[in-house]
Amino acid sequence: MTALKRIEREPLWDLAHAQLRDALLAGRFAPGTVLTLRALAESFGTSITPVRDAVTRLVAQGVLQQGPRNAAIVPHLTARELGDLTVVRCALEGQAAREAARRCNTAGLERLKSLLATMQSLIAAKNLESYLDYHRQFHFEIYAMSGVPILVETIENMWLRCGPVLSFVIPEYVVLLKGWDHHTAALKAIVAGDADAAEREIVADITEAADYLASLADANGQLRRPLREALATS
Amino acid sequence: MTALKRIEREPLWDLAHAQLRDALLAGRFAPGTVLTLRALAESFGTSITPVRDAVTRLVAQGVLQQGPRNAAIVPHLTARELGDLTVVRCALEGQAAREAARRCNTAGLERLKSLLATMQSLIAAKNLESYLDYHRQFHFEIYAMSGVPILVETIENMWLRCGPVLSFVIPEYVVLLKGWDHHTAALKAIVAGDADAAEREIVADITEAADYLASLADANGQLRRPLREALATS
DNA sequence: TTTTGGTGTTTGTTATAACAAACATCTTAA
DNA sequence: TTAAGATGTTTGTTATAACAAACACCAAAA
Repeated sequence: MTALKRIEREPLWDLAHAQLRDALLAGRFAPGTVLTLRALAESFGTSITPVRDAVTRLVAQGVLQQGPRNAAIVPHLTARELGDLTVVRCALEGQAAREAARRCNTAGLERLKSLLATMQSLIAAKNLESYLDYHRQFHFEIYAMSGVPILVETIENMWLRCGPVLSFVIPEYVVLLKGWDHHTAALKAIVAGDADAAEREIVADITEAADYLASLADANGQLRRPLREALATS
Repeated sequence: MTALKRIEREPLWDLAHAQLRDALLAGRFAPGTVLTLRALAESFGTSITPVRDAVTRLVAQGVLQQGPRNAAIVPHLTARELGDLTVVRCALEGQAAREAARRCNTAGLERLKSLLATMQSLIAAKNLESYLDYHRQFHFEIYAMSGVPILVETIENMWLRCGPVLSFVIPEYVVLLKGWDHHTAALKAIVAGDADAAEREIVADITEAADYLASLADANGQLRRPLREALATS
């Protein structure tokens, strides 16, 4: 009788965490900004307790850095740090692709083919926003196929640390540098069960994108958005 | 004039975090135990606010699992999960060893030689407690040599997730299975700048220890301490 | 002009109280 | 005897107030 019992009592700090995370990923906070607990609480319409939990969690994940007086600051990603992240990502995502090539299943392969087709049509339509979303889904469909949850979780953390930089890719890069070609090659390697090729293609995809992003760095090693107006905090 | 200004005002939640972390690593909490905020607060002599911060951070790091009602429970590591962790560790620590072989410096190499000598003498003295400590230092001295902070940080997180299982190795294993031989071989590979050999030795060290631990699993895949009385919660 | 001292504000930290959901226990009716 | 309901306890969640350190700003003395 209590079929509609679904309370969905999600805690406020969980909502705050998700919203903060998305805002960070979308680059809605300028790098270097100190996130004040009281200011965030006001913008969320809650007390500081839930936002404190959310910020604590984000700092523990490495998504936010902690400043001098334990203040949470949104990190600027230097070219050096992007290179470090690329090393870790290649190790993790390369291994995940390798495992995926061994344990691939037909259902997952169908999803990958579908995602790849969607990505190609979005490229043709020059719809970058949606493309980045499906691009993320494509990668993580592969990683989920590895069957190693901790690996997927750790890779997600690295993507979070890359933060808004992932959205810096401009359509010209995606179209001209044949970046998606590694995606089709990776999928082909996975269906063939070729772990070496799968790893090689994923690593190439990551490093080529990272090299492109590194070329955007200024003299101080700061990475900035290429064109496209940068939205302020909100 | 204010030379002795060092206040060392470390927050309470930082102390609670460190103590909880060490207790988890030492296996002082039985797997499956639900950590109650009020009970922890009483044991620390503080209010629940600092321990809540500490627990939130540990859950975000993946060191603690969150139970049904957002309760923090200390995870039991199954043989399956240990295998997953081993895959991730091999990818990360293998890459770190590879980088260390490229960027090795004389100061670090001296520290590694010293640590290795200490480890061998501790093995001879059958002092397992101290050995495990120096064993940890030896590994992370290599990883720090990679010069990739994010890589080191991620590896630390994996070691935390392995939790108390790392202390399950018994002296017989360390002495008989020549486990430390991989350590000398890894150091030799690093001084020679042989990245392939360094990765191979570190991976072998990890997988051999993991295989030994997996042999301790019961029919349910639960990993338990071999002999040695298991200390209760406190 | 520069430096020193004070004052008010900002901000993270901690304790405490109140709340609601979940669990446990016991009573009562069929 | 068993099942259903009431009740008290446990426990995470949230708001609020108070505290202390750090910062910002300004005034006064050298």
